[in-house]
Amino acid sequence: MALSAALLAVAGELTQRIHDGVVARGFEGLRPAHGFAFARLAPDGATVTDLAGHLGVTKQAASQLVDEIVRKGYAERRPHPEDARARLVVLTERGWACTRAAEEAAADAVRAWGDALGEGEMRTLLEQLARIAPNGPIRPAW
Amino acid sequence: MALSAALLAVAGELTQRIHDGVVARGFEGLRPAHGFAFARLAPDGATVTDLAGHLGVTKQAASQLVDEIVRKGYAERRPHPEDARARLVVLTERGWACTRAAEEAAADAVRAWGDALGEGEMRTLLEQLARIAPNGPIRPAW
DNA sequence: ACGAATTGGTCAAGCGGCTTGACCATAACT
DNA sequence: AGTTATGGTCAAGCCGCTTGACCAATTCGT
Repeated sequence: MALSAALLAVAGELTQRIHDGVVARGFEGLRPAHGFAFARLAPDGATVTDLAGHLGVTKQAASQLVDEIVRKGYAERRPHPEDARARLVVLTERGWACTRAAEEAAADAVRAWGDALGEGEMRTLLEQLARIAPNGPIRPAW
Repeated sequence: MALSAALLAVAGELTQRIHDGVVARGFEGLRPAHGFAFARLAPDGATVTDLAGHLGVTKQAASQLVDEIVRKGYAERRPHPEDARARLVVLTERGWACTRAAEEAAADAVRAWGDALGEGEMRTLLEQLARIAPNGPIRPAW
């Protein structure tokens, strides 16, 4: 199996497992793409335009996505402290809980790999991936 | 950076680079999802239902996707040699050329990683990924 | 300081990929 | 042979995303 195919297969399965894990922990009505939005919102919140840039979609699409997660109680829009035009989208407590659930699910998947690789190889795998990973935003590509 | 994040970042960039490379080689009007279909059709062709199973979509969606790549000259429908109900979808010469272009683009991306990792680490990376890769079909998940 | 250009955001309409539901033709089971 | 299962298409509708237009607040240029 080619390196690129193996990588895509592993990534696809990881995405699926994270999604399943999030659902299993009681957070429904979310699609994998939302996870990338949560990851951007998690630290300190973000504006719609910023989110759009990171997701690689138009700001209208990002705004629509924000509507959805706001309606479902995962985030809320606040006035931006420094720019009256902008609105700062921040996670609610439920949004944080969902983010933690995703991290747990990801950790579970990684742990399963650890069983096949062992601790030392896991470290080298992380180290190698980190060295070839791009700096930019993580987009739900393909 | 977490292992899962690094993996998704690398996979996302790889997908993007393959797509860009395919476009740069003159094959337009295709989306990354088509690549997964091509990969399934490449060896000996496949039926619409089989394709649907591998892509994780309904057979109607798969049939529609086949319509599209047939219309664009990448594949054609033939009567199935063993089942009069079924139709065997096979790549045209242009479809094969596109598949080769995707493989070249993937090889280019992998080569770029080689510059950062060195040959030995590349081998261990491949070997480790292969050990944790799922056996099933490679789906365009997320 | 003032008007022009830029930027953040939303509203509206439309496209395209995918889904569910119904249906036909062939194959497989009993 | 008759029933059930399978491969495929047609039709309608949903939903995420795009383009286009527009408003409000900020920043730039002179």
